Amino acid sequence: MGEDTVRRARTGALADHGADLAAEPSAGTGGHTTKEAAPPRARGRREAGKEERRHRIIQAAREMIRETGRTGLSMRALAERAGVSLATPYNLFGSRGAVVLAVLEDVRDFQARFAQVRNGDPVDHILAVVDLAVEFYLGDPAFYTTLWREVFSVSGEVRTAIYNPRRDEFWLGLVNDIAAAGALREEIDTALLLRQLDHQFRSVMLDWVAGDLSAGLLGPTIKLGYALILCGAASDEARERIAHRVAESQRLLREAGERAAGATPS
Amino acid sequence: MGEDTVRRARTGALADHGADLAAEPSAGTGGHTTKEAAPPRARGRREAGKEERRHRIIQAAREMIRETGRTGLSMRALAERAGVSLATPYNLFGSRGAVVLAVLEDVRDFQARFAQVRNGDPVDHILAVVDLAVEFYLGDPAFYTTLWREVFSVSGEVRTAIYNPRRDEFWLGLVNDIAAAGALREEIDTALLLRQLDHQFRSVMLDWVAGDLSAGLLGPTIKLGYALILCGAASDEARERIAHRVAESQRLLREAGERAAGATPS
DNA sequence: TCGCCACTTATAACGCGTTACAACTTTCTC
DNA sequence: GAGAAAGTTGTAACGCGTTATAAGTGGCGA
Repeated sequence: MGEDTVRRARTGALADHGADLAAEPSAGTGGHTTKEAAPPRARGRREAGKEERRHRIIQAAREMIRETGRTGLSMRALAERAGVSLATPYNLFGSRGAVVLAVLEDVRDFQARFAQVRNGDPVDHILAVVDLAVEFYLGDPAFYTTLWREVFSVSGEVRTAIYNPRRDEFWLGLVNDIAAAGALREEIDTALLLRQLDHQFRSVMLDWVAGDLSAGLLGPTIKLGYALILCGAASDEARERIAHRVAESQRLLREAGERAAGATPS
Repeated sequence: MGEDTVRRARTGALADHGADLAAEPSAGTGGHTTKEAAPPRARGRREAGKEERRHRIIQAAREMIRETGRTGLSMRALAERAGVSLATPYNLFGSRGAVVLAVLEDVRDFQARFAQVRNGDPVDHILAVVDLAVEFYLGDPAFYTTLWREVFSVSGEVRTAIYNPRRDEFWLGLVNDIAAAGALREEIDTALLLRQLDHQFRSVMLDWVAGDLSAGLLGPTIKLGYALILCGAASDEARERIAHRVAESQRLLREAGERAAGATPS
């Protein structure tokens, strides 16, 4: 039984595909997405050709996802649109899922925007960042719902690539700011706290992506969860302020819900 | 190919392994497999034959999922094992995803167990129920990780079928008990609170299913989230008690994490 | 009992993701 | 420039989920 048919020789390309992702034009941030194991000397015409092909494929995939939704992204159609052979996306990325992930990572330039947000109170700050992230996705909902739907449906490695160390560091910084301001109880572990916040964020996103949550409720729902969790970890001094944000989010959510319910009796 | 379309004589060991899970045959209800709500009059031999075929298919699917994981559940193999034609599962269920959902609904008998749990403090009560639910899944992890992985990867209607009104009612009762005991602030909307708890639960399950969270951390992680959120909604009188549960869950989580990290440096 | 009809069956087909492999073309090395 | 190395291309194939269709079968009403 030729069980060696797995033969992940090609998958090697999947490991080093991160190199070209960050090199996307719009990004500008130039962050390294994953491990950069590729030999740094190999800057020849051959490598450039590969990179250009990779870029064409990502570009074509992005366009096709935006135009037709997930169902439109067949590997044969993708290859044709990108002007490459059917085998080439597999050579360069390894699988369809890897291509989708590459598209997602290609457009992640939150960090630049996040840097703009400045706020006195660290709790207000993290909630403002949440708003910003939500705005980002709502800026192109057709694209991102499709993309995230794909992402959720693929194996775990894909999600771990999204929730990467760089991202963790950024958000952990925000939580640590809150702790440093004395707004959290002494015994609270900020890393564990962040994971709870992440769970909240991700699960609400899943609702949105699945169509169970309207765009208007996305931000308020996430912020209510954040406020509740933070309030649960708050010190005595900071609690009242955060509790106020809980009540505020709840009010927003109820109003938006009633408005939506009145508009679409779905 | 079809040389020996054996009818497989439905191995009498049918109820053996599944006994602990699905022992409850949902007798009186008449198996509401889908939203069909089978007309109560149509109890002919023809309908009985259909139901028996349905049962054979679900049973075969359950066995195959347990034995081989998701990859083993191909429609052709399923049809062969169930002793039906390839077209029959499509006639009876409609799609592969619908079969998987039917398997999931077939084994959901939490409620009976939940009724056993009695506890003085309503907060302790809901956390005990969480423990029970986690235990339920951990009782057959190979089966439930596969099943939930499938569920997460299918369209939204599947999840809404899981989070159904009956389930909501049950959990909302638990949350309302907490409110009735005066442990929550006046302004807290229990329905919204429940949704935040659900998000927590579901997202942690997703982690477990994806292999990002070990079995030992599943319960503590969920309970930490629950405790944090409840603490964030707690009234002044109840807060200290709940904050204590936060600290306790956090300690458990840290210890379990360190133990796991020491054992498997993965 | 007979004929209708609902349903299953067998089978072929479609497009899909993925893999394999023999050419062919381009780049690198000497 | 010659030859080696690398990579793409075209194409065939596999198993998959799903659909369509003709032929068969057995329950049910008359």
